[in-house]
Amino acid sequence: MFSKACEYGIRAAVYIAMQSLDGRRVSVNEIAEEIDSPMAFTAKILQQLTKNNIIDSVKGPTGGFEIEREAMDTVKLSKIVKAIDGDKIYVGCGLGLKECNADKPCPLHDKFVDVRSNLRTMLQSTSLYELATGLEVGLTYLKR
Amino acid sequence: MFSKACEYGIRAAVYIAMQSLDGRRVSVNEIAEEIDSPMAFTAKILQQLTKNNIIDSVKGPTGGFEIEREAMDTVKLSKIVKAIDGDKIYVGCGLGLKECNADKPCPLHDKFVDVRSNLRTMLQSTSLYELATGLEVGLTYLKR
DNA sequence: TTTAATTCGGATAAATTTATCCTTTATTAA
DNA sequence: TTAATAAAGGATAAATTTATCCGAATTAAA
Ligand code: FES
Ligand code: FES
Repeated sequence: MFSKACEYGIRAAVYIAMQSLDGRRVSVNEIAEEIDSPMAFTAKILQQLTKNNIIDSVKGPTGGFEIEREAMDTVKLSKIVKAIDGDKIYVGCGLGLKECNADKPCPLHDKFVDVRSNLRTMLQSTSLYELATGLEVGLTYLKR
Repeated sequence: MFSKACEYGIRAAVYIAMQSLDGRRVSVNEIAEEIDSPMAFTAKILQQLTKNNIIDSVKGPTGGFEIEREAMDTVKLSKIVKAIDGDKIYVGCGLGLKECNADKPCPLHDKFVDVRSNLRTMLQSTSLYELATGLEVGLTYLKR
């Protein structure tokens, strides 16, 4: 569904959000450990998220990553997915035609559009905040 | 969503089904042209579909690929997707945890399960036959 | 002002997916 | 029986994704 990079990106963002709720700023090192992801690769993904204004980064000692309380509501999963995987998942044809086009649809078009918009709606309506709180309460997990 | 191999596989299967409805057996060459896919790669995928008893192949002159009328109803998209991409899309965790597990769910679990089962239902209920007929009537396209 | 901690950025490597090429096998038709 | 045609199978190459490494830039604290 999502690329590895995107999976790591979402997990990292959720972890950062959770820690920011506690007023803690976290390092790549800690993030990679807590979400069980390759550290250097995760660092690259965090750079992308930073450039896209999804998370904030601070250099130097005591530096790390954080996200403002307000942004946790504003940032929906769709923004993260778009920043990392692009919008192919939102607009692409399920059978790989150049573009999805209702005027010259592929055989799966009608049915695929349904599934795809279901996914899109889910991603657009899910905020980092709600994902982070479930984590904080101990109901959900970022690694196993 | 699906791998390139899977996209080609579905397009090929739909094309073969459509031609089989007309009693025609088709070659890899023709298939690759008609669905606009790399021929040698498509041949590999057709081998997989054949091994999984999704389509039938006949060697030698006048040989090629075909699919029985009955199988067009029996074979759902889910079978093709499973044969090529495996079942990760049906059972995997959306955030990439080792397995999806409701007892120790990732933060996205509840929402993701919804989307995933929506997709699964769609694939399990869509037969090759219905996709092929839309094509035959000229309502849908396999290339553009 | 120096040192250490941290992100940033570029280069490179490993793994996987996508794609090609060529030989073998089966089968039809001349 | 031979020649031609088409799928099967194996080896390899190209492209993309995933992952690692290292030096540069930034900054807090000693
Ligand atoms: S044309 Fe294929 S999904 Fe719309
Ligand atoms: S645990 Fe992640 S989707 Fe079920």
